[in-house]
Amino acid sequence: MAGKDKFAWLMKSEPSEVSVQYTYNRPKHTIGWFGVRNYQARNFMRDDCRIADPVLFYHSSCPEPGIVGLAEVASSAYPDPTQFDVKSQYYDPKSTKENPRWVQVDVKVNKIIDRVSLDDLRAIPACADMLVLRKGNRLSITPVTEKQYKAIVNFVKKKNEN
DNA sequence: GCCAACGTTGGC
DNA sequence: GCCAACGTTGGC
Repeated sequence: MAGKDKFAWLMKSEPSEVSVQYTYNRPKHTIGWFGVRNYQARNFMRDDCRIADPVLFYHSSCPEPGIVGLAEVASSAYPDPTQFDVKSQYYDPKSTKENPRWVQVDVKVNKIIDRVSLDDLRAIPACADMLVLRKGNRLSITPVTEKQYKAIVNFVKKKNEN
């Protein structure tokens, strides 16, 4: 998939678990994107994420869902350590160190932004067909086109001028 | 907490 | 390898 339209990524996180502020406060503003347990999302990280790809940091399953940070991919894919941790909710007994099933990439937050809500996104013509706006979409990592990414950055810029 | 949408599982 | 049942996601 992905192909030529892949320019950036939208990556979802539940703020109660990993918020954009929490990530920004970490060393190098960076966190390993652990806990992805969906094959399609995993494959994006494993096969298509490149260091320095732009990332839209998205808060999901919370009172105020939306894009809350501009970030970037800061590593290539490597095994997600939580799959081996029996105490973790992400533990996967079927995964082995020799043949890990799940991977993660590092994500570095560059800038915390005023939240871009789903209504905001829907109001940006270039973003109308973003995957995150599609009903029933549950993919935690989705590709974002250059057009969509730039429209969002523009929207954020304009908002800050006002 | 509802519920639509979708992914995964497992019996056959 | 089909497909029903089940579990999860996530906005509202």
